[in-house]
Amino acid sequence: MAQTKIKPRLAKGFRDFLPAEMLKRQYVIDTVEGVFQLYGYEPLQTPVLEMRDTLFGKYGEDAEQLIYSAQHGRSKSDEVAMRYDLTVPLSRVVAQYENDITFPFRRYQISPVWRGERPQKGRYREFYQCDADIVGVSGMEADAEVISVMHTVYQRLNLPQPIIKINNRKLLTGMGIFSGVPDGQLPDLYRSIDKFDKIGADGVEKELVERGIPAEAVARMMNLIQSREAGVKNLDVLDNQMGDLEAAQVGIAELRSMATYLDALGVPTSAYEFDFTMVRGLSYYTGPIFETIIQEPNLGSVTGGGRYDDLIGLFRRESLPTVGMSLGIERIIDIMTELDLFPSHIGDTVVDLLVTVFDDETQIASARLASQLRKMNIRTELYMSDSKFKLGKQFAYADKKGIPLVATLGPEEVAQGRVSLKRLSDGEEVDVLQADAVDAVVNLMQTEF
RNA sequence: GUGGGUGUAGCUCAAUGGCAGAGCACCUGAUUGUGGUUCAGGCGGUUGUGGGUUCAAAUCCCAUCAUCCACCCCA
Repeated sequence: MAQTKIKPRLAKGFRDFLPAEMLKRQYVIDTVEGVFQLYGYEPLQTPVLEMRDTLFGKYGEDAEQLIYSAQHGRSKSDEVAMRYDLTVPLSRVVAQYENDITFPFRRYQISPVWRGERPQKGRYREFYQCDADIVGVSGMEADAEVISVMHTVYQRLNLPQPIIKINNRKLLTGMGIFSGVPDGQLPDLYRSIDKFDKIGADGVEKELVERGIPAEAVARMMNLIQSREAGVKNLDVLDNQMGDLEAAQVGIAELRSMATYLDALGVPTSAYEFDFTMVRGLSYYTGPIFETIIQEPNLGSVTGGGRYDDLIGLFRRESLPTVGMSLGIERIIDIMTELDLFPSHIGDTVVDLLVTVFDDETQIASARLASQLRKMNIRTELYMSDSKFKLGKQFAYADKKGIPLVATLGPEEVAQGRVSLKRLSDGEEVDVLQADAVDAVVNLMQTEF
């Protein structure tokens, strides 16, 4: 029957991952997960869909517009939406299961989230976040630990020159008060400051004045946020200027404390900087905030995070102090792909060895050999085809898929109980007894480079 | 939501109003017990879609869709 074909395509901003790409993704995810567990964080899984009320009213107006709603044709009672991040679901979980959770609660979650933004480079509508958070600790040792986790991940992935930028919402508020910016205009203030990297000092200054903030307030402000001393010295600058302001004082003290712990945890001062122009958009942050940028190539921040001591309070009587971060694995993968940072053992296939089939008569012998190799944990594919078996085709198949080793057993080998093993990378070929095949395979794999 | 670029073979792209092409990929053979190199041949098209101008449109005009980039915001 002639039928119109459906054009195969995906919704905007959604992607498929073919096997070669999945192997790279899994390498990154496994590395991240390993580091999370190394620090004692434990896995949590939550549903894709959350109750609408759980998500709304947490992220700020702009962000809320991007939340995907979900619906089912017949059920009208449950208004649900797709999760926008992993932080709000965590807060819900903590409030819902507080009796089953031991605090401090360290959990990680690696899952996709959905945001209806317009896609562009390094930005998708469905993307994975890798979150690690500590619930129930208000001290800066927790914030420092989270940053240390980030730092360890970057090290293990070999990311080039990541810079962890650290600021504090309390400091930003303090700076606003100090400069005499009216309360109602603080959000405008933050938004403009956040653009510092893109539009520069002059641009920020101009934008602030345009938003109706007094020029004198802007001038005092600009002076403060541009301070770029190294490490704790940058905090001294603020201390000297607005040390008598309480909000600022608390913010400065927190960052000083954090620096002390960072040192103890082995995070070098070269790995981070206090950057007072870094703001972050999400509205739930209450204290220290951080984000990581890679200079080259720059795809936006690869990690965001901070302290959100009030968020859990939206789901239960009392809140719990919480700090955490989110690794943007998509951007990390994009960067690693661009710079070719994947180790060579991450190939395009999981298969170690292909067992070829010479003809119909030897097919069973090939299957037996494959089974024997698998018992010894050699990832073995048995060649299959609906057309005639041809060795040339089978070698080409192995080559195309990137399978490193090929086993051949034709009538001669079968008769003698032998097998021929070939390493495609350099053409090295050995002929061994089938009983010795496993040792020979291991040998070929080990000496391969 | 705003501004701009691009849509031609599976992929990357040529063809500036006059016969729709190349490279790569794929298939076949040279090579019926061995891939990656080479050589020969072959398959592959409603030029995103709809309309308009013209003797004639991939090419010019209008609309529409898709996609990419930038802004906003963000991982």
